[in-house]
Amino acid sequence: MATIYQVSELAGVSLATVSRVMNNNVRVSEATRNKVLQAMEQLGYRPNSIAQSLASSRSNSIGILVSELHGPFYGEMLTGIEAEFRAAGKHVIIAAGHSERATEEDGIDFLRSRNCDALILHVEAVSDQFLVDLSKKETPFVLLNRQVPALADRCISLDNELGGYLAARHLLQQGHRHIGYIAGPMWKADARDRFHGHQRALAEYQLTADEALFFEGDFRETGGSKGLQALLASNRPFSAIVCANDEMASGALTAARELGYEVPADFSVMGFDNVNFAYYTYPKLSTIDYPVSAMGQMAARWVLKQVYQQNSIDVQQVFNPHLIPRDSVAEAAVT
Amino acid sequence: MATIYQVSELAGVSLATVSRVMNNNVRVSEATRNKVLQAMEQLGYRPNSIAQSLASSRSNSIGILVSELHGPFYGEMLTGIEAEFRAAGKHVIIAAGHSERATEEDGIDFLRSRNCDALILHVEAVSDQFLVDLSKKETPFVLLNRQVPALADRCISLDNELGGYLAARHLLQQGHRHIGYIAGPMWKADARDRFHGHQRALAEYQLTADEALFFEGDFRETGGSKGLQALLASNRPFSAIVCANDEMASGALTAARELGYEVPADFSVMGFDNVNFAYYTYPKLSTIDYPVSAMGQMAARWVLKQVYQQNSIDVQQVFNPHLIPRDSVAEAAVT
DNA sequence: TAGTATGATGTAAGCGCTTTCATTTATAGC
DNA sequence: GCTATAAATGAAAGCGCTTACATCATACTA
Repeated sequence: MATIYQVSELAGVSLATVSRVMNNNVRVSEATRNKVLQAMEQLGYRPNSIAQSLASSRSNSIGILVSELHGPFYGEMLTGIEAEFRAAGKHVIIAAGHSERATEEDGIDFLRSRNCDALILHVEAVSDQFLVDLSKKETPFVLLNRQVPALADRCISLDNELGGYLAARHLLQQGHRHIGYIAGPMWKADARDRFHGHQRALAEYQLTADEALFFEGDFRETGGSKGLQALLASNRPFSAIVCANDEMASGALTAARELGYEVPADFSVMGFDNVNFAYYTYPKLSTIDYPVSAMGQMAARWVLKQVYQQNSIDVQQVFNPHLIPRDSVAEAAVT
Repeated sequence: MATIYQVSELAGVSLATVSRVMNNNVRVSEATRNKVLQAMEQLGYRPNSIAQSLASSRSNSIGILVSELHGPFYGEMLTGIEAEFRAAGKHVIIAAGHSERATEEDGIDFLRSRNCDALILHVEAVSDQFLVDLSKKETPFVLLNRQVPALADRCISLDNELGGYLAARHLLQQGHRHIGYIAGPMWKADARDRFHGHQRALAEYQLTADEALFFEGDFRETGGSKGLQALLASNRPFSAIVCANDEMASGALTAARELGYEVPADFSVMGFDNVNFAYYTYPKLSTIDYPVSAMGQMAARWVLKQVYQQNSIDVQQVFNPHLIPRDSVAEAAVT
C-alpha cells in the first residue's frame, strides 16, 4: 500500500502538501493540487484511516448501542443511522446491550475504548445517574428513545403520550366506549406515557379507564395473550382493546382466535409501533406508527451537528407518532 | 486520558514493559506485572486502540456488509456475528449494500479503507469475478450465503437444494401430488437451488413439476400474491404450493384469503426462511428454517480462525435447513 | 524600491502505541 | 566464584498521518 510519503515523492512536494490536498482545508495552488492528485491516482493511494485518526485524534467512527440487533425495531433504527453517516464518510460500530444493565454498561465501555467520536445509545437498563455521569466524560452521546431530564438536549424521543392518545381517540371515534388496555411494564417510561395518553383521550369523552379492564403486560406476545384472557375473565363488557405494542397485540389476536372470537367483529384491537409484522397479522393490525428510522437518522444528524460541527443541520428532538388504520379495528356495533 | 508513558513512569518501568503486560505475550516477572497493573488501575488507564492499531497494523475491526440492516433476516445475522466478535474483543463495522452492484462495491471499498482486518460479505449484486479479484488484495473476507466455486473455502452457505427438497417432501408426505411453485428470481443461485431440490423430491415420487404451476416471483410479498393468481388462472388443480421464501408465502396467504380461499383447507402453503413474522401470519406458516444466526456466528469464527489464528476453532461451511411444520400445511384431501 | 502583507509550501514534532534489538539481571552448571 | 545460558527489561525506531511553525516567493502599498 502506498503511503503519503511515496505520493509526496512522486509529486515532488512535501508530506504536508499532500495532507493538505487530502483534507482540502488550507489553500493549495491548483497546479500543485493536480500534481498530487495525479500521483495519488497513479499509485492507487488510499489514506490510512488509522494513522489519520491517531494524528488528528478523531476516529470518524460512531458507536451505536442498541438492545438487540435483530427484531423488527432496531434494524430500522440502524438503517437510518448508517445511511446518514455513510454519506458523511463516518462509520458505525455496533454493539448490543440486551436490555441488561451490566451488558449495557459494558457495551458503552467497549465502544468508548474504541475511540468513538460519539455514541448513539438506546439503553433501557442503565440508570439516569449513570448517564449523567457519562455525560461528564469526554465522549459525547445522544440518547434515543429515552428521556433524561438532566440531559434533555441529548434526547431524541417519541411523543408516546400522543401515541397513546391517538390510539384511544381512534377507537373512540369509531364509537367504542368500553376499551380494555394491555399495558407495557409500567416501570418503563414509554409504557406509562402511552397509558397517560390513553387516559387523556378517554377524559375528552368524559370517560375513565376501567381498572378491571387494565392489564400490565410485558411488551411480548405472551403478555398480549395473557392480557386478553384477563380482560375476558373480568366479565366486563368491552368492544375494543388497546395494546401498548404490536407484539402484545399480536398475542391478543392469536389468543382471540383460539378462544373463538373474531377480530374485529367481536372486538377491535389496536397495536403500537407499526413493526414490520403488523402488516402480516390477520387481520392486519391497526397501529400507531413509530418513525424509528427517521429517529435513527436524526440521532445521526445530532452527532454530525454537535460533534462534527456541521452547523447547517437542523435537529428535531421530539417525534410525533401517527395512526395507521388497518383491519383490526372496526366501528363499534350500535347497542 | 492517561497514556502508556504515564503508566510506565508511575510503575517505574519502561514503555515496552507496560506494553508487554497489556498484551501478555512475552514473559514479564510477576512482581513487575503487578506494579504495572497497579499503576494502570491507579491512573484509570485504557489503551488507545487507535495507537495500538497503527503500531501493530491490525485494527481489530471486522467489516460487515449486508444488503439491508432492517428486515427479518439480516438482524439475525448481525446478532450472531456481533456476539461472537464482542466476546473476542473485536469490533464490528457495518455497511449496507442494498443489493445494488455499485453500492455493494462502494461499501466494500468503504470498509477496506477503514482498515478492517477482515470482511464478512453478504453480497448479491457484485460479480463472481469481482470477488475473485478482491480475494487477491490484502484484506481477507468470507462470503455468507453465496457460493463462488473459485472461492469455495471462503463461502458459508445454506444447502438450499436440501431446503427445497425438504419442503416438497413434506407436502408429498402429506399426500399432495399437485403442487404449485412460486420461485424467486431465477438468476439468483439460491432461488435456482431451492427449485432443484423441489424437483428432486418430486422425482422420488415419480412426479415432475408442472410448468403451468410454476411462477417466477421476486422474493417479495407482491410476487406471492401475483404468483397465486397466476397459478389459479392456469386452471390446473393443485392442493398445495411452495413459495421460495416467507415473504412470498405471506403474499400468497393474503391473496388467498382475499380471493375467498381458506388455507390450509383449500390448499396448503409452504414458505422458506422461517423469518420472524412467519409466526405471526394466519395461519402460522409452515416453513423451512434458515439458521441465519448460526451462520453469522460461523462467519465470525471463520475470521477468528483464519485471520486471528485461533486455530482451535472449527468452522462449518455448509448448513442444513430443516422443516418447521406449523399450520399452513395440512394433509391432502383424499380424492 | 524598500516594506509589508499574503498565499503557498516545507520542516519537523508529535499522536500512543508495538516490536526489534541490545543490554542487564538472574539461574544454573561446574 | 566464574562462565554459559536464559529470562527480564530497556532503548529507540517506527506505524502513516496532522499541524504548528518557519520559510519563501509573490503581490501590493506608499
